[in-house]
Amino acid sequence: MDTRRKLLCAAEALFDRHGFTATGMGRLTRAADMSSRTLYKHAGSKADLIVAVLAERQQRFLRAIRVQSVEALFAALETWVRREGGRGCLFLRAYGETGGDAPEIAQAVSTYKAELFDTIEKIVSAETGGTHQPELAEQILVLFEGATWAAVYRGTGAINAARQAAVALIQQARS
Amino acid sequence: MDTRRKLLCAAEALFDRHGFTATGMGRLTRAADMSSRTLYKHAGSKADLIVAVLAERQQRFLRAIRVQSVEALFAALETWVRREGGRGCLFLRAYGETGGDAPEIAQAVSTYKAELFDTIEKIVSAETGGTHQPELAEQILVLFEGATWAAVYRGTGAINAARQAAVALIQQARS
DNA sequence: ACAAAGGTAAAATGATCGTTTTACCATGCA
DNA sequence: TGCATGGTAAAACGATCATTTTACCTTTGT
Repeated sequence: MDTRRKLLCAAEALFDRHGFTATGMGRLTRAADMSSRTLYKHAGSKADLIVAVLAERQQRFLRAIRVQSVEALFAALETWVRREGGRGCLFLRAYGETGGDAPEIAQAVSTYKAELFDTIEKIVSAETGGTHQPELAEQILVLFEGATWAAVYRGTGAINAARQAAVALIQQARS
Repeated sequence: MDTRRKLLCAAEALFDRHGFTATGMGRLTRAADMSSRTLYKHAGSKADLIVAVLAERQQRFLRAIRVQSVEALFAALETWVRREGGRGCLFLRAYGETGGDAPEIAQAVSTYKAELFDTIEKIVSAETGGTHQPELAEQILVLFEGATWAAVYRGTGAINAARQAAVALIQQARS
C-alpha cells in the first residue's frame, strides 16, 4: 500500500507548511496525486487524516530523538530542524487550531506529550546516575519545548542556547 | 468608540479559544453583538482584524510582564496563565495557522518577538550587574517560550520549573 | 474467462466562508 | 428643519469547504 504512505507524506508536509485548517482537501488530492475518492477511502475524514499524520509524526520524531544524553537530545533537535525546518510543535499547533474542540486530536496531543516527557525523564535519569528527578526532567522538557518554538523566529541558535542551559542544569544537579 | 474595543475583546477571546481560521466572521458578529457591516467598517478585513488583535495583545502582555527580575518575570507569566488560561503563544499560533503566507501577520509576530527578547535582555542585564550577556538572555527567552507552551499540557507547574531553572542559570552567571 | 480490488476523472451536495449590498433607523448637531 | 454619523437587520455574492456519487478503467488471482 504505497498509496497510504504517499498520502500521509503529502498531508504532513502541507499541514506543517500551511496549517491544518488552511489546507483544503482539494490541495491535498493534488499534492498526493490521487482522486478524492481514493483519499477518503484511505483517510476516512479530514480529522482522521490529521490524527494519522500526528501518529506517524510521533513515531518518526521520537525515533529521531532516541539518544542517551541531554547534549545529544538537543543536537538531535537541531538536526531535525535543519532537515525539516522549524515551525514549532506540530501537535500543539493542531491542538491550537481546533481549540481542543476535536477530542481525537486533543487525545493524540496528550499521548505524544506524555511519551515525550517519559523519554526526557529517562535520559535525565541516566545522566544523573539513575536517580528520579522529576523537577529536573520538567526543566529539560521546558527547555526542549522552548527550543522547538524559539527556533521558529531565532533559528538554530535558540537550540544551542537551550542545549548549553540544559547541560549546565544537569551538571549542577550532579554535584 | 466603545464598539471597536468590544470587537477586539470578542475577537481576541474567540481567536484564542478556537483558533484564527476556525473562527468565522459570523461567530464573531454574534459574539461582539454587532452587524457584519459595523464589524467590517471597523476591522477592514479578517486579516486586518487579526493584526489589530495581535497589536492589542502585544501591549497588554508586555505590560503584564514589565518587571525587574527574572523571578518576577516567570511569576508574572504564571499570573497571566492563571487569569487568561494557557493556550500557547498567540503570535506563533497565528503564524502557524497561516504558514507565513500572510506577510502582515508574519510581520506582527516578528515585531512582537523582537520586543519580547529586548524586554528579557534588559531584565537579565539588570540582574547581572549591567553586563551584556546575549547568550544568557537567549537561554531565559527559551525558558520563557517553553514555559508558555508546556503550560498548555502540564499546567503552571511547568512555569515553576522554568522559573527555578532561570534563577539557577542567573545565579551561576553571577558567580 | 471472469470477477473482485483498487484505482481514475468529474460532477454534484449542502454548508459555510469572507465580504458587500440594500434598505432602514436613531442620534445629535447646524 | 435637515442632514451627517453610526448603527441595525437581512439578503445576496461568488468562492471554497468537506464529502459523496456516478461511471469507467486497470490490474490481478482463480
